[in-house]
Amino acid sequence: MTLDNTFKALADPTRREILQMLNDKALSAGDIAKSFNMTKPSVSHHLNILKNAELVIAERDGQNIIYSLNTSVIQEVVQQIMEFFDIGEDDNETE
Amino acid sequence: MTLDNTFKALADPTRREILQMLNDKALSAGDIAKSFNMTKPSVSHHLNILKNAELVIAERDGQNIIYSLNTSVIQEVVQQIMEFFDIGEDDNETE
DNA sequence: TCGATATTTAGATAATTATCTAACAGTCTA
DNA sequence: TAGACTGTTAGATAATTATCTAAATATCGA
Repeated sequence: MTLDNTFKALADPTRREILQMLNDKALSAGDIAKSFNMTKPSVSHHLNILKNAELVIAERDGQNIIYSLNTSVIQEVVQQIMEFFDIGEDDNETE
Repeated sequence: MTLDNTFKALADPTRREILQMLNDKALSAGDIAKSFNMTKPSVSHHLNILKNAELVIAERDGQNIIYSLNTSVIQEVVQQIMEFFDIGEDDNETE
């Protein structure tokens, strides 16, 4: 996990919307694709970028591939972003 | 300030490096440009993107233009990033 | 195994972004 | 005001990224 991949992944509005959807609940690639005005391969491309950035996890369930947030890595990402800006180095923001 | 501009600004490694330099101390455009293996206009372009994203503030001082971190907006940005991931609001994701 | 469904991969094209050179604009000092 | 210095703007090109269509892969159920 690198901040470079993370920020590049987060730089696209479609990908951020996907993350928001997954924040609610895990979804199949097809269900995700339905929400967007773009072809399945295009959405698949975005999912792949999110997966490479380790922001999501993909697991096959029969014919479907279920995407979900990689919450532990996301915690780490937020942590690193705070460190990047020299904020909250001691990890105790949720008091 | 929008997360879209913020993430797009943070997506470039040169711009992140500029922010890191400014985290240490405010610097003129020329001093920033010296650190990079690229022309001044290119660095100027990056500075402009950071300025539009409100991550930095530019102030003229004589012949120089001094860039510094916009710390209040950066606090806000980190806050919004945490909200984006649903962390630090009422937060109960770590089970 | 065949056909249907779900998803990805490959390859092409379009859109966006980074970078360059050349020229312009603001500020200082003599 | 001229000349030097600092920085930006304009316009062109190169590199990257998003998107599309067509084809391939994987799984399921009859």
